[in-house]
Amino acid sequence: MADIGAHSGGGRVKNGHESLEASPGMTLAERLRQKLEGAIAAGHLEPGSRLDEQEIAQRFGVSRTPVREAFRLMAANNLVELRGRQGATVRSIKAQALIEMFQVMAELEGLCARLAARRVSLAWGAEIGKVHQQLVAAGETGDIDVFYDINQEFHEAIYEASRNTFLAEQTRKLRNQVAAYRRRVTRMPNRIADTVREHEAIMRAILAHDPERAHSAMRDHVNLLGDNLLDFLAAFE
Amino acid sequence: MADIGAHSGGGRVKNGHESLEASPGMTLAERLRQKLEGAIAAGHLEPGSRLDEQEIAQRFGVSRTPVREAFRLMAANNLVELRGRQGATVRSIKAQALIEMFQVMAELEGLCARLAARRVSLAWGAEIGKVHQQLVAAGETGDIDVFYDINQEFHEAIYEASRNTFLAEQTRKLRNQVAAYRRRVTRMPNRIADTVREHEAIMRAILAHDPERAHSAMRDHVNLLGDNLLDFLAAFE
DNA sequence: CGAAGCTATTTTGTATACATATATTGTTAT
DNA sequence: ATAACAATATATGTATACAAAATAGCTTCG
Repeated sequence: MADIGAHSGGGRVKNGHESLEASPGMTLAERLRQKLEGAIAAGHLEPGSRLDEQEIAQRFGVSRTPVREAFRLMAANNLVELRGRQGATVRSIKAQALIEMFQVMAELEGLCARLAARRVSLAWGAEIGKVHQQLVAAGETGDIDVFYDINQEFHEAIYEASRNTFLAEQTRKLRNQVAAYRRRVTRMPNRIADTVREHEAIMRAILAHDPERAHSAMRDHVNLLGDNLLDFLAAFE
Repeated sequence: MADIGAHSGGGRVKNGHESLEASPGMTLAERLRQKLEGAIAAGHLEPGSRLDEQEIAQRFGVSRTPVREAFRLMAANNLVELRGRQGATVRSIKAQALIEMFQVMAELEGLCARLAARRVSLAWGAEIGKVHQQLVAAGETGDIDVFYDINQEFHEAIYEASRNTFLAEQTRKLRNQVAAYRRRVTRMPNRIADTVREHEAIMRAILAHDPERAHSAMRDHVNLLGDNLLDFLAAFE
């Protein structure tokens, strides 16, 4: 089985249990959720793979109870599938579902961009500009993981700039759902250069307070990414 | 406290426990979820009210375990709020949040309508037309509860016609979240007549395969409802 | 040789018991 | 009288034990 949290600096401790990072005031179930969601988003847990209550409980040195509760919480975010009396599995998304999800995501991110263009303040404009500069720099060095993270920050900045916390949360969730698949596509040939160019168009529209252009630029950006992702998957399956 | 399921024909049985309807193959947690979500949507559980694990467990004659799991599952649909170690409450939506949610809902339902206009088949067109006829009839008799239900069916038909199951599910969930608030607004003065008129515009655009007109008609419809709802709330708070 | 049916094992679902954190109440001191 | 603190009570979180269902493996029959 995939080694959960293998990347997060020495998760395993001497007693054989993986640590849940001392997080006072947080329940075990919540800490487990964070750990497991991270592992899913990072791709350490294969989509479709079964989540064994006992195994996970033993791995983290807790009882089944908080593990089960964590599963229920993750079902909230559509990251795991609960089939009654048949256990929990990491949600695996078929190509058809990905198409559908990107269609929705394009609309939601497009709305974020539209609202951001209408509402963005000078401070936020500067923030977005700064993140974009970092992205350009990361694109030049070619460090894909750094690029991926800053790309995320760019979108996050636009979510915030929309000043619609519900929309921001909804879009974030959707983004997390497809994260495991998205990450793979960053490595495609011209993806980095394209992304930088598309982001620039989005940013310019927002800073120019042009809602419709921001909307369509973001929509196109997300749709292009979706197309790339589907091409990528088609090549493997 | 509100009597959960008081409307669903004799929920209480002689042993003092409320029945969970024999649903073989379904877990208690799942049955509890359905019951409680129904009670929330119907407005029998006041938004903001605390959900007491013990009380609910006793009421249905089960242990706390499935009750807790049901709470976690409901958090998935944003119907309850879980504050760590401080219990679960029926999610109460502030006016500001309602504005934000309707903004998203208008976009999603608009997308449904747009896709429906592009993809609707003759059979589905007939179905939508039939539902609309029922709505007109219900509007004339003035039975508000029937009208509310058929209204729901009309929108549901459009979700299906979009042929995007993910979008349909997402929109449905959002609709459920605001259901407890929506229901109240149906009783406003001209709401029924307005709704019929707006639906007609939407339907015509869909049957004419005019995606943009369908989109904007639906968007306007949802936004008008949102405005009405906010007016209504403003009058009380 | 394959399929159907039964038994055994494993795993999920539920109940109960215990630990711990939060809320409440009452007391005391300023 | 009010504010701060301490003791109690209550509710949530977690662990363990038990029940029931699903899966796997085996036997038997066609």
